[in-house]
Amino acid sequence: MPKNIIPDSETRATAEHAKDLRLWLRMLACTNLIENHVRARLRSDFDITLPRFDLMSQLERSPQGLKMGELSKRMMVTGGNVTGITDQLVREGLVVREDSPKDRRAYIVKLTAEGRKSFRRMAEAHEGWMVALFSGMEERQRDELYDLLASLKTSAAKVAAKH
Amino acid sequence: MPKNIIPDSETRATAEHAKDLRLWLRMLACTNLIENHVRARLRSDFDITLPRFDLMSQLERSPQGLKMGELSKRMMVTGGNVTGITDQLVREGLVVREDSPKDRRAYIVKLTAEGRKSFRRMAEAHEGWMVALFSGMEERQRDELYDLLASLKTSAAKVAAKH
DNA sequence: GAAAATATTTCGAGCCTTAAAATATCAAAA
DNA sequence: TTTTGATATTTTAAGGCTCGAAATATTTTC
Repeated sequence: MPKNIIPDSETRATAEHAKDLRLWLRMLACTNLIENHVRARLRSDFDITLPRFDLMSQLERSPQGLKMGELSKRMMVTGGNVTGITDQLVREGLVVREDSPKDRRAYIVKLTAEGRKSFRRMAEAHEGWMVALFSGMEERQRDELYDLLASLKTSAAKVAAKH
Repeated sequence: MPKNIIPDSETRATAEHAKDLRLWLRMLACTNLIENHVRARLRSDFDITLPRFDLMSQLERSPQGLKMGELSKRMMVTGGNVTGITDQLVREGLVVREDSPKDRRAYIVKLTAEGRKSFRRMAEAHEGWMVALFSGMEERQRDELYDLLASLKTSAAKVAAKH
């Protein structure tokens, strides 16, 4: 085996770097593929946007309702943003703002009965899309992916937190 | 082992469905974490947006330049969109529109010397961010993730193509 | 040539996003 | 109790990305 096919340390480092980049680009491509599919189907089948769906999904997980600020934190968007999205859902009758009995500055946002019903239908469809999208992978692979993503999340969160 | 801890087929199906959903939500969380980090740093360090960076990155891979329509296809966005992003990059002197000698309807978009220089600096930083973000994973894990994502991409693309 | 297809741009509209200013209220210290 | 500083939310202003449809210009095809 000739010596010159063994990469020097700089070449090796660059190759490793490029690998991380490729990994990210592939991951981004996958996510965009799925996310765009979901957006398109939410719009065509239910005439709703992903942010609105996400907000409703947060509320479904918290039947006691959430304050605007809590929604903002969980959805990782600014408060003004939540105001806008909530306004629309209120207009459509899917969500209500109730005055907080504890704090008169705050609202508590809840799903209406119609909102709950509507969300359930959407969530069911959404879950079905996911099953279809992942169906080409074996269960073992999906489990493995799930675990690796946990590791990635930890790793990335540590770095992202700094800046 | 009591019989009743063996889930019936419906319960099992539902559990499997929920797993796919959780997998997706975790993947989305990871991607958003990283993507937001990248957007923020591109803005704070280089005063550029991700779509603009992406367009430049396409051009760097194609030194002979690309037509607007090719950019549109590769970036998976509409033509009108590419027009807007290109306009801004032209204004900043990072990119030029040249008339195509073959087809007078078409432009060929290329990086300027300054655009190339600027992109190289950004790409280097970008790669560094990736190395950092993935550094908490072992190399074996990153390789495994890379392979699993290939499988996912195939699976999802097949489904997404239908609609 | 006329008709159909292609490459882009323009226009209108919607949404998300942020940052900063304005309100209102709460909570704690003086 | 009054003041002061923090908190919860909305409003406002501006910027960007995005799409889809209509408008232009040009090429290709029949």
